[in-house]
Amino acid sequence: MLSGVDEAGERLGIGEVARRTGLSVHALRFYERQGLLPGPVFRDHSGRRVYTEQDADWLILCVVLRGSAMPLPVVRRYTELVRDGDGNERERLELLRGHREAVLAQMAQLQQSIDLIDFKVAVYEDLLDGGDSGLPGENGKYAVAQPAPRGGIRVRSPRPSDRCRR
Amino acid sequence: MLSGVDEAGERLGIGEVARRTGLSVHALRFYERQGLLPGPVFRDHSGRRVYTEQDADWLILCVVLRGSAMPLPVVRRYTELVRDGDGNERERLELLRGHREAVLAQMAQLQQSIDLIDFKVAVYEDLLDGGDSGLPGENGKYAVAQPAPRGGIRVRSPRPSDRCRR
DNA sequence: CTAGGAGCTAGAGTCGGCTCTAGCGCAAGT
DNA sequence: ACTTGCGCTAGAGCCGACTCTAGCTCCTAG
Repeated sequence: MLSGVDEAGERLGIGEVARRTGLSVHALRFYERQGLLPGPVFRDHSGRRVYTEQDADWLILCVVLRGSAMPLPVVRRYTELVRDGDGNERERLELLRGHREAVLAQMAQLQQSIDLIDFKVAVYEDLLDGGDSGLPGENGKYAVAQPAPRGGIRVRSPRPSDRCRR
Repeated sequence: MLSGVDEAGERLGIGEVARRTGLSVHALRFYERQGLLPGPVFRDHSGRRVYTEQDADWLILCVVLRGSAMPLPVVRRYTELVRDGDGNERERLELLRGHREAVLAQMAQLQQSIDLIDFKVAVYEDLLDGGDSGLPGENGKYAVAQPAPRGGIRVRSPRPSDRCRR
């Protein structure tokens, strides 16, 4: 058994790291091949990977970044910067800021989608409620705040004719 | 020229629909093959697609849903429900609510990522600022609100040792 | 009459990101 | 001695969602 509560920092088998990160063992080996770990992974006497807690923490970091769709090449780049040590903090910062923008853009998209869904849900709920539950036709209730068109694809604001059609 | 400002509802060529939706003409044909349009697309006398504004609106709807990673099979299912007409509103509602949950989950992920990035950005900004700009060591400034661990992967809260390492 | 531009089809190809397979090694438990 | 469990490698396969190609038709402008 690999893991024990001794000294400083546990030694983790690939299975345990998979458990901690939520990645499959396949994915862990794949990530390693892809250069997504800042240092080489240790091996035991018979060639098995032995991860440190730092490795696991780094991988969790990667998982979080991947969770916001940071492409593997970008994760790799960030990893390289970390691997190369001090002196490139400016570049790391730029990379992070760049991705931050990307994440905000994604959030805006999701919000747009939520707005649309909420609108549709309200329409169908009303429809299933009998349709005339005390509210006068199609009024403010369906006025979903469509975020300002800035940049992306314009989504026209919902029209009354949307109500029963789709 | 196809488009003209006459009668009710314009007739749109595939190129125009591509422009309006942000999809490529290839993607438009692909979507059609995939059954993502509630009705058949009209053709002109020589076999070219002629879209209505409703078609374009529907496609924009699809684009928004796809923008929140609704899988094509789900879009197709929704399309089928719409195509089949009245009587399945309950199912449409369930589909939409299901996807709403999925979108909220994505947002939580993105937020987690943003929190992490903001933390890192703060670390690097501070580091590049000379490091000792009037704030006492690693204090509240870096206490990033990591959302409660509920269900997903646990991300440990940032430790002081994170500061200079990665 | 010709050239350019938009569109058509069927089907192949691409890309990102894993995921799986085959065939093997080791070590501990029964 | 053998099974079970965990791990290894190289490389193939898969999946979703497009994207592109080849070879064709049509229409319009010059």
